[in-house]
Amino acid sequence: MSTLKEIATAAGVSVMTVSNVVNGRHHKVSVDTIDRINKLIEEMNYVPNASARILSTSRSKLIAMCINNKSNTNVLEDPYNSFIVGAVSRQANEKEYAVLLENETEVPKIMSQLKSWNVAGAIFLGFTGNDLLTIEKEMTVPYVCLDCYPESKNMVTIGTHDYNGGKLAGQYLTSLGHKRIAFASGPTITDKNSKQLNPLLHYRFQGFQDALKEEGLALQEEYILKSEITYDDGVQTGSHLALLKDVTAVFCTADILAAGVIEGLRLSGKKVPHEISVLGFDNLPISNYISPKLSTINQQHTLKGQSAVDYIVNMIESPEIVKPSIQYDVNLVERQTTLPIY
Amino acid sequence: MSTLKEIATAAGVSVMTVSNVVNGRHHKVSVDTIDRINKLIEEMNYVPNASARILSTSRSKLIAMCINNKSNTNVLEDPYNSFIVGAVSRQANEKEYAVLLENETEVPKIMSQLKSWNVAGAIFLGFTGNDLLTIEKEMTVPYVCLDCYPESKNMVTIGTHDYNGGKLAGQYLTSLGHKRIAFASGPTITDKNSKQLNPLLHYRFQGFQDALKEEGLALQEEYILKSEITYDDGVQTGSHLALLKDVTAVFCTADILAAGVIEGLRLSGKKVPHEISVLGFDNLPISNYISPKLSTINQQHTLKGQSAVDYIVNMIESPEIVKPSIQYDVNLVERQTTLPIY
DNA sequence: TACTATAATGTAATCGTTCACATATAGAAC
DNA sequence: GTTCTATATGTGAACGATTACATTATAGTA
Repeated sequence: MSTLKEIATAAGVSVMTVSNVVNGRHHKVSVDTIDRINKLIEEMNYVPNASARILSTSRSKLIAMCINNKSNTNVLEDPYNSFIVGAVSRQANEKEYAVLLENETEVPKIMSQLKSWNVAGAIFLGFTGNDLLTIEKEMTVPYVCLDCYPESKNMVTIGTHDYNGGKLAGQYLTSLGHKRIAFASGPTITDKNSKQLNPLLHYRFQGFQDALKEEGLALQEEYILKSEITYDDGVQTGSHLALLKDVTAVFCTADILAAGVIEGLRLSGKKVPHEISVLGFDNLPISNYISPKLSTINQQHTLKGQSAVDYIVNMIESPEIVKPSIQYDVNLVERQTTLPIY
Repeated sequence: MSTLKEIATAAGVSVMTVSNVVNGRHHKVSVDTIDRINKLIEEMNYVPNASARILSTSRSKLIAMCINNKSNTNVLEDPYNSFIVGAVSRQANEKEYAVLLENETEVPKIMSQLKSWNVAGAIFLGFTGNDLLTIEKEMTVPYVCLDCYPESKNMVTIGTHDYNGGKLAGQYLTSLGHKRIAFASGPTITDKNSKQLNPLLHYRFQGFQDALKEEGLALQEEYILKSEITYDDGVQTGSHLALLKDVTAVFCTADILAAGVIEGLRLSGKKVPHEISVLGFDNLPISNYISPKLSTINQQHTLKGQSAVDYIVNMIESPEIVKPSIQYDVNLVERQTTLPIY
């Protein structure tokens, strides 16, 4: 609650001297003045006023964390999002930045908020299409896009090599000897009539399909099962899948979907993994909690959140060092839901 | 990027007139001036500068969300926390407040941050003991404590009726005919030597114990199984539990623990629910995702997050209306892991 | 002694907004 | 034609910091 001025009066010096001490410009102040002022700062419980600093310098130690919330739901119920936000928050704290958690539904409103709060940088999670265009056009401070598609050459993006992930999934399942493999996913950008198109899933699909092709296998139309990415829809998909007699494996583009699919299969009397193998994507905790434990494609959630902050801070503090966009690679986590065909 | 002054110059009026329009003091400005200014605001993409407002009024539209992070981990990996934070964020957005996500490990640092950013109010999640004392002493703006113990008469707390929850658990399991019921939990405040004491769990334990007492049953020492609240520790506890031949039911003070316990029991060849009933606490998504689906005590996560914001906003904007602390009641969600004993 | 370099401290404007008050203009009332 | 009131608008200080520059004091050099 106390101000520079109050400290200054108490110390019998000018505000400038106190400011110099607070900001560590020690060569400008004599040692005993520094001591005296530091004691007073401690005693009087002085904390610099962020607003005043921002106003005067138009620099802030604030990073906005913006999550795509078109659906206007509790986005943090999605463990993927909360992992990222948690990692961002920790790393920001580490780097002495504060985090503004943005939850507006519309991008223009997000833009206004960022302006209003004078954020030093922003992280965008899961934005696509026109929203990305707006972001690119309107942003005037450093920002990085996490899991955003389509990537533009002019923005820094951090993501997962989704195509590789899909391919790895395909390669793995075919390497186990599977020939008739189904694909369970949310709506990808090839689906004309769905609202919530998801480019990430599209790339996973492409990679997966290419892997099959390379093995001389074709992905049949009726083996492509699309729904929303939820547990309940997964259960539905699983039941449906049980009717497709020939299928011996299924690749699900999200762990939560895979968990549902397994349950749906179980309800229909199909044994996982002995009758059908299930492979997920994400490696979220859920994959460890279900039984049998889910084999899945791991992606670097924590690393993505962390480096988003590192990138932002770098862009703010050392704009001369230009770091390129990055796509983290994936790896296979073999657990209990996948088996060779014989 | 444009300022009041720029709008004022463009409109040929003083900043005050523009300010009046921006702040909806319409009776003070003529209608055509309002129109002209509004057009310019739109065209010039004017957004009020939050820092300047805060500095000038020392009022902010900022709520700090502070999560106890003594352990210095990714607190949002815990779905309970992220549910709350997500609900808080949504509701704050609804009420036109911004959310500062606080992730400092030490309470004094949190206090400094809140001062520095001039927050209008704060929500504290999961703080206990000395930390709460510090919070109570240092806070100068409205705040509410979520799931914090011990409650002080002078602070507004929002929580779950944990005692009732424990009691309901005990009553339910005994009503099913169970007599030898185990209790699996994290360290409660009766455990002298653990670092991470959790008063919430203590109350659940008390309620549970009292329910058994009322049925003339005693909770035996060796039926009290304490570990950390994690899936893996749950698995351990489950294996251990399988060795206690007589036990026919177990109450776990958290869903994640229950999920592990079920897996541990399964690994040891014990069938849930036919050989042993398992009851959880929280009703997090995980309880729906495991198989068999977990019976559990439901608590109002979303409501808690929402009303925390409502309380704060009320305290900020209508301090004359004093609302009392609140404890939300719990209810039983019967799924598949509990069965009558015969 | 005068002159200059360096260290220590101070001054005043500024950032964008709000606040409390002041002013201007018009029409109504006397 | 004064006085009054209401409506519309303007003025200048303040919020708490920073910035660029100015001042003073002290010591060192020619």
